[in-house]
Amino acid sequence: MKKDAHSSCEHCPSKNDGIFCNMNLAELEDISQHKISNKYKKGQTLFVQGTHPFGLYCISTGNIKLTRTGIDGKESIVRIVHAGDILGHRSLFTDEDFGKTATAMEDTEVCFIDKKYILSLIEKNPTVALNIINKLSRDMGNAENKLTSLHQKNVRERLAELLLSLKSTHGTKEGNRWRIDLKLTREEMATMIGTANETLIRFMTEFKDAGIIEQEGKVIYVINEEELLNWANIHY
Amino acid sequence: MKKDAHSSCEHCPSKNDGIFCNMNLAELEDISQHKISNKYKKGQTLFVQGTHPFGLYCISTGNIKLTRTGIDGKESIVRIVHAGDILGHRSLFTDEDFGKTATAMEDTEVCFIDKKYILSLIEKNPTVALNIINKLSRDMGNAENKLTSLHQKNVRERLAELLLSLKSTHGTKEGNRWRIDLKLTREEMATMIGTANETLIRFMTEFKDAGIIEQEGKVIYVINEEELLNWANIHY
DNA sequence: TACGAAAGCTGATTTAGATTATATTTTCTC
DNA sequence: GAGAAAATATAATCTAAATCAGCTTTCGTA
Repeated sequence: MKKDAHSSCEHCPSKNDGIFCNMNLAELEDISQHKISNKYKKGQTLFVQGTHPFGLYCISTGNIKLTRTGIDGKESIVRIVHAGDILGHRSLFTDEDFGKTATAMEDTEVCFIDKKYILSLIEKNPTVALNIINKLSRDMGNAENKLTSLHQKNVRERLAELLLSLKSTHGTKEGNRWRIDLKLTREEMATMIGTANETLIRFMTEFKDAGIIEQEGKVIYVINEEELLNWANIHY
Repeated sequence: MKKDAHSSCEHCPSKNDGIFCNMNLAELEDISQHKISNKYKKGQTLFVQGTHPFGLYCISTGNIKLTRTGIDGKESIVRIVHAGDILGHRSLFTDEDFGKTATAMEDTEVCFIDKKYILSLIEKNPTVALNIINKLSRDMGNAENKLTSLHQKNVRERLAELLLSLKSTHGTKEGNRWRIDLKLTREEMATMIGTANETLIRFMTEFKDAGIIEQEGKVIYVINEEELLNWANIHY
């Protein structure tokens, strides 16, 4: 983890995506003064489930996976976050320990903002508070969607949903197909929809055979989005 | 639904539980001026999934269930809320439609606060914003706990968890047992942990036979909390 | 208080998906 | 670039829980 305290929020690649998106230059400069920019290598952890938070993480570049470990040690990927996302806000405001572990999926750049400063910022600047509320609300909506899926859908439907969701959050349009380049293992994908990796592989193969997706190494391409939408919705 | 605009927040039974818990008398009086108090009979809906919100609901008394309907019309209870809880905040701040339907489980009293006013209140009063962030954060934590349970636990474990969670949110200590008086049907309980009602009944019977719970009509008593914790596979 | 409907219960059967086993391919490391 | 380790793939078996079916009890209301 390399530190670099001097880069300015003004030039942050995620400046327009996150909770500070509607700040002016002076305000951004003030935040710059109170943050530390860190670089993490692939596989490094930002924080570990069960430890105590002392500030807010703000992602500049790169993907980070949030995992939760069950009692038996089983790890599930809860969410994959990227530029503009914030981390640790939940634990920060409830004063609870981290509920998840954050691990860099590739080389990433993440800023850290001290708890005291972020709280004072909210007092001064209600827009930041509203942005955080907004972000939490959207996260909450996503979490409840996932819950409903797990309650009411089977594995094939959930896989279709997962592919569609990864497509829209981390996909790039490439000709007439969508490229999802997250270097996820099958094991990891399986934990995202709560199934066994053998089962996931089976349905991935099914989708490949049906010409709905393609893959080259770990890169997944969505070919037939329409068909995927059908699969995600169809019930017996 | 009966309207009663004149009751004051100062005397609200949930005054100390909700997002307005640390307001002074003058501030409470100001809120009172901007809210409408409604009474709902058992079974009445406060709002319906898919419609658009135009304010915040704040519960004074009574239990309200939040349900989500899947594509096939299957209804799942997502959460049961009560005095001090707020409703509609998520949709309010993201400007999305309601993601859930809210139905009174008994006669309830709920205040409604206009969107414009609540936003102005946040601008003036950062504490309210922090309280909302806090509440959303805790809800988010609960949602992610449920997700992990669905991923990693079987029905028996999830039922034990449900009973423990209902105990702590809606239970009252009665001698050496806990009384859960929510008048939930087996069908409804089943949707809360994502299982079929026959399966839920089977495990309820198992718990009753093991002397872990008792029931009188729809009222459930938790007799052996320790044993339930074991079954749930949680060890705090 | 009666009667129809909804909810609760139990057993038998079926099935989606977990588990186990084994083989192959890819990726890492020295 | 060889060998080990990890990831992928496929088939066979097993099992937790869904579904189906039939019955009893409770509840709502007329």
